[in-house]
Amino acid sequence: MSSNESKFFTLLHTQIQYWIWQQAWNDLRDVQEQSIPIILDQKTDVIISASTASGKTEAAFFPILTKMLGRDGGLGLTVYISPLTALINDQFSRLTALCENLHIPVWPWHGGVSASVKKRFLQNPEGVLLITPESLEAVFCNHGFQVKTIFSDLQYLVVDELHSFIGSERGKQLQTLLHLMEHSIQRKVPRIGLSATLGDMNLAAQFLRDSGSCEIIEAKGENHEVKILLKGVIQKAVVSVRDDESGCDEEDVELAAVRSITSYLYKTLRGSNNLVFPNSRAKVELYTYQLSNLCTINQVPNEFYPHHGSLSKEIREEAELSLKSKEHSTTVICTNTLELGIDIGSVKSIVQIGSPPSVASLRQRLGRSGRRRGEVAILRSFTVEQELTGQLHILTELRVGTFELCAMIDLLLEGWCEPPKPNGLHLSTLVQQILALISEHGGITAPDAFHILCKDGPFKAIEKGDFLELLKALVSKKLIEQDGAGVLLHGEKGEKMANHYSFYAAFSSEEEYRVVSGSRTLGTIPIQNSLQTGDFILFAGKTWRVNEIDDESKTVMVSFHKTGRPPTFNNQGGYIHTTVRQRMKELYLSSIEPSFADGVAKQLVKEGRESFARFDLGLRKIMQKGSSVYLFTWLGDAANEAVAALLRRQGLSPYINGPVIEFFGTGATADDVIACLNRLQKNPMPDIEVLLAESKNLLKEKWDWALSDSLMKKSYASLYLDLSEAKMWIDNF
DNA sequence: GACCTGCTGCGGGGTG
Repeated sequence: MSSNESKFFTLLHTQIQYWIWQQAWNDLRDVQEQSIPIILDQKTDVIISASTASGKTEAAFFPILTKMLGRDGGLGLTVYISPLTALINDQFSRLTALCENLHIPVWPWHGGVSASVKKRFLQNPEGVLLITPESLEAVFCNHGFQVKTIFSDLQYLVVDELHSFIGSERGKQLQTLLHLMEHSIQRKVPRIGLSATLGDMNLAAQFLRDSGSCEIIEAKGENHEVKILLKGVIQKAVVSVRDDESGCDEEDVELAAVRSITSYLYKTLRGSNNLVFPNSRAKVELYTYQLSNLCTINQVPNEFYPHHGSLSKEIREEAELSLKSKEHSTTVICTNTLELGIDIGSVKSIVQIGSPPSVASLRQRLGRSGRRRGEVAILRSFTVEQELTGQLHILTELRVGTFELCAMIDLLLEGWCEPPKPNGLHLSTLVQQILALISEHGGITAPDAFHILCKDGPFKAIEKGDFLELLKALVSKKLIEQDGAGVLLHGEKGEKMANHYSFYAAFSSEEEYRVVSGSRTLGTIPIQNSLQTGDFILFAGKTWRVNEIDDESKTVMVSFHKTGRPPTFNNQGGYIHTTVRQRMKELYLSSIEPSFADGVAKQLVKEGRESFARFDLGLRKIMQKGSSVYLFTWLGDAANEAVAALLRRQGLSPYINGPVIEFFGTGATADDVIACLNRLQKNPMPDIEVLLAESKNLLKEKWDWALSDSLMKKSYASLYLDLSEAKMWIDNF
């Protein structure tokens, strides 16, 4: 380390300078250099934005540890919060290597850490605490009276993978926890967010703290060269007669498309490390099975492993270790489990089958490829469309999937991605936090709870009236009750729920069955899965027979069998942004061939444009085909849902199908829909509660069931309805 | 055609 190249190196503690020198690092990274004076100063919040494994942790901790070592009266405490336990384990090893010589204790704290370690930390809360939001919640609930002492010497709050928290229930919980730590000691503490280079940094800063100054440190020169290929695959039409020579049933038709993709992947990916994203756990199973089957048939060692959230830790680690190993090449077929910060090194290429859930997700995925100096990031994508014969849906004729994927790749290349939704009310998390405050303090008055959580806390959008309505609902659900002195306490049901360990997570989860083969746990599947003894399943890349289902221990016993198909997992979808739909429309209107498309994909684009022109969709927003009416808004899902809700209020029965709002079998004509839209232009906007009166399935978050009807609908609308976009579109219709 | 994340305290039994 030549310290003359660095302006701020000498500001670090000499022991840390020595440690850096020992590592034989040539220079400090740009973000590390920039962060030193700002973090040492302790005057503002900071966001450090750089890709995974680019030295963000060191950028934060070199100056943090320097400051702690230089303090009079002990080291004080730094709290590091991570969304993943795996990340805490990683960081524990890395930080311990650095902190051992500095005599700074590092404390890991999550569900897998022994109680004795936690106890020792509580006796002397000093050094660096590495913890999850859920475990921090547990500290507040179970050690409420000690909280003030624990955090009394708090110096810094560090949040890793900040972007993964923004816009969710868990993010709202995190904001509350940050606020509660500061509230307990009645002073502000510098917050440091570590984030991937995604989205809008000002939004991220506002999420980290709703007002105040925040320095943003962004890594420069991270734009690597990208190579992109789009391959089209045409799926044969379904033939109903099975023993017709070319005929096969629907499932075989789908399998034929999978086979055509796998044979290409087998030839292309073997011999290097890659990640394949087919968008669902069932597809992960299908592709892994087909690919490893090809290895068996060709008598070569298997290079293909599955990775998704339902697989056991052991099976996932097998895939991760294989990727990291230098002995042999590995391709992992995965869901977005491998989008997160787990260290798997750099891979040669990314395969995306079908359009990704979002551009942000595609960008994160592609960030895994070509990370070493001089390497190119490679994206191979596939679009599968049905053959153009017989009666087809209008969306098939428009090749909508192909255009969605092209639009997303286009936006990715421009550097755009979806901003997170920071304004969700997340009243579900407010319910959790009211119950948690009661645990922490042994009871709390309504005005105190309102001040801490709403007036001064992260639920500022909630006014007093709403808060009282919420408390009333919680009383009626027996979650809370009020004693003679007006203090809120847990109710009969609240007591039970707040004292169970499942209380600490802000998000909900289904009950699941363990899938076990002999003594080995393969993973879990959702409880509602209609699995029966004697079924044949495809799981963890292999096929099994279900021998026994034990409802008592929630276990599915399986053994090897030669066939099987993937079980059905839970379905929950992503939301397409308006910018993506607008870009799709532009692509339909354009005549430029996408340069990254192969011959078949170019043909699909041509067919889509021909249908678009035939239906005259450049000018027409509504069309009738037989007894069905189709409304094209080219808006995102949240705005389309608002348009549909408004039309439902007018007596129509709209059905949202991807980019189009359909009316079928209801007798409604295009003229009827137009008349309704004209009427809506003249009418004032109805209240959310009135608008959503007929809507179903609005319970999304963990505690939504405990809200009053009107608050539940407000909370839902804050996330899933874009009324202003919908209104603007209707006014311009 | 559809993701992911997380979890306490305590008692009982085994091992060093």
